[in-house]
Amino acid sequence: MGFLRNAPRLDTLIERLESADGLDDLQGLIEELRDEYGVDHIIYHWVNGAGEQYGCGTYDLEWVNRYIEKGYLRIDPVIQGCYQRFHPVNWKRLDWSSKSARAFLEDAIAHGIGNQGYSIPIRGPNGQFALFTLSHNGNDDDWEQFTTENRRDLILMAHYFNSRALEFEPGRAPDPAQSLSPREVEAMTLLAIGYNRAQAADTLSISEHTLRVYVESARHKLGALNTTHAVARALSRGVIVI
Amino acid sequence: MGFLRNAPRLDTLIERLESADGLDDLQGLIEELRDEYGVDHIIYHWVNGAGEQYGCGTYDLEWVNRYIEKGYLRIDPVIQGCYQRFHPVNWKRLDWSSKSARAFLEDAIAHGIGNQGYSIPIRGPNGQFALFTLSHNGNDDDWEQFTTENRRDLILMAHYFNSRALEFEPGRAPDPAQSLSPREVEAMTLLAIGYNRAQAADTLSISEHTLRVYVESARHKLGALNTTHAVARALSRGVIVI
DNA sequence: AGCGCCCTCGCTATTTCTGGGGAGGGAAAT
DNA sequence: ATTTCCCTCCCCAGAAATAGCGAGGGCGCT
Repeated sequence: MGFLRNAPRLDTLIERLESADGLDDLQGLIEELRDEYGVDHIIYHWVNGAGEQYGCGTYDLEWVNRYIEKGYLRIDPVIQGCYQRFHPVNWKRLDWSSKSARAFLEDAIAHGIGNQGYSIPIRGPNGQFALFTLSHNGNDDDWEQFTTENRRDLILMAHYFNSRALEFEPGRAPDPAQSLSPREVEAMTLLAIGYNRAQAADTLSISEHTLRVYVESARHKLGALNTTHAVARALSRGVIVI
Repeated sequence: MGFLRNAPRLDTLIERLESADGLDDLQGLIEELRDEYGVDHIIYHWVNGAGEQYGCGTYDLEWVNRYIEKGYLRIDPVIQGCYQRFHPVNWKRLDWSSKSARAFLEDAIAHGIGNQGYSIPIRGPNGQFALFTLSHNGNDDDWEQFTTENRRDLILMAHYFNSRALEFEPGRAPDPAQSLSPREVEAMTLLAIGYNRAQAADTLSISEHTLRVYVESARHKLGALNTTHAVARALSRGVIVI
């Protein structure tokens, strides 16, 4: 365990971030950042739609693989909690009451993850969701003080970091071929709020068949296997909002 | 037109933000902020999926009403551009090439909106999308310099501002939320990634009937009208993650 | 011991969705 | 001016989801 330090050179770091030229540079930067802050781990974790994940950070590869294999994404209270939050959160304030959450925590600590943590949720276009997390072994008071004092820097860092990561991420080309037409968005939205096809068609004052055409078209654009899948993808990509 | 000034007391403002006690306080704060920066307008603009909008800021009420009535939300290049962006953007860098965009710009300037602007997209939980915008009348170089020098403060301000606005927004109450059982979560997740009932049942190694029971149970707990609705709700409540 | 919830399984009937096939008019972009 | 979307409409047959009715064993809490 290291010693927590405040305020590394935010300017220099953002400068280096802006001149970074690939994901490898980001990995290097994150390690540097960890050393400057004196925390045990810093992780940038991109939580992608279909369960694909990308991250860089200082966790052991073993833990990262375990996390993916065990499907911890689905029970990790950090993910669950940050998904509902806007502001950064101290791990201590999350809900660890469920059995699976406690088991996860135990496993995480056994793999060298700190007992303290601070996670910043970040949201980007097309439903992107990412986390910028600092983790550490230490007592509650020190951690509380550290995160409070550095909150703003960390928010900015998370912001700039994500900004760069977005640029490097492949497949982020805003495909015009995949963007839904206004009518398609309306149709999908109505289905997402529980209307069946007849009701949705009625609401839009079009025939049920026409509505079906929109849904089918949207489904193909979204690469979805069925209507439910299409609605799920549209939601998680931020194409529709309910 | 005022004189651009840098760096008002960010600390004091964030402090006042944190002690704000309603939307009226936010409106007051935003006016204060405008005076401190010496810009013509500052606007916080919450853009909801269903077309509902909330905002506070220093635009004329006349312009705000005109904006809503004319449906400018759908053609405003600031909205369009920021929706696809993560980083704040200078209005000059947006796409003003379409005919409707130029007409909108003309109308906006005629209503006292500045020829310069800087907008910060903000995204929150459940697909929330908001803009924090500064607008001004002035020349390109001054504006460029002003926004560059204050970028970080503005990002933080937008962040904290939205954080408070989220709290004041009604209908954000976390309902008693009957929580889904583990099997129900698994079932809903599989449906959300495109499996049909048979495939999902097979994946979970249970009979299709049992899977149906889970889905029905989850549907009732979520107060959903059908499976698609249930998946949508589970997603937007963060009960499942895909 | 009883209550409630979770997990598992079966049956039938009705309604709804899915996946093909078409067709025409309009607006915008090349 | 041609192409390329977008919007709108129609038919059909098979697949899937929905809505009821059941059943029994297990686990935790009071």
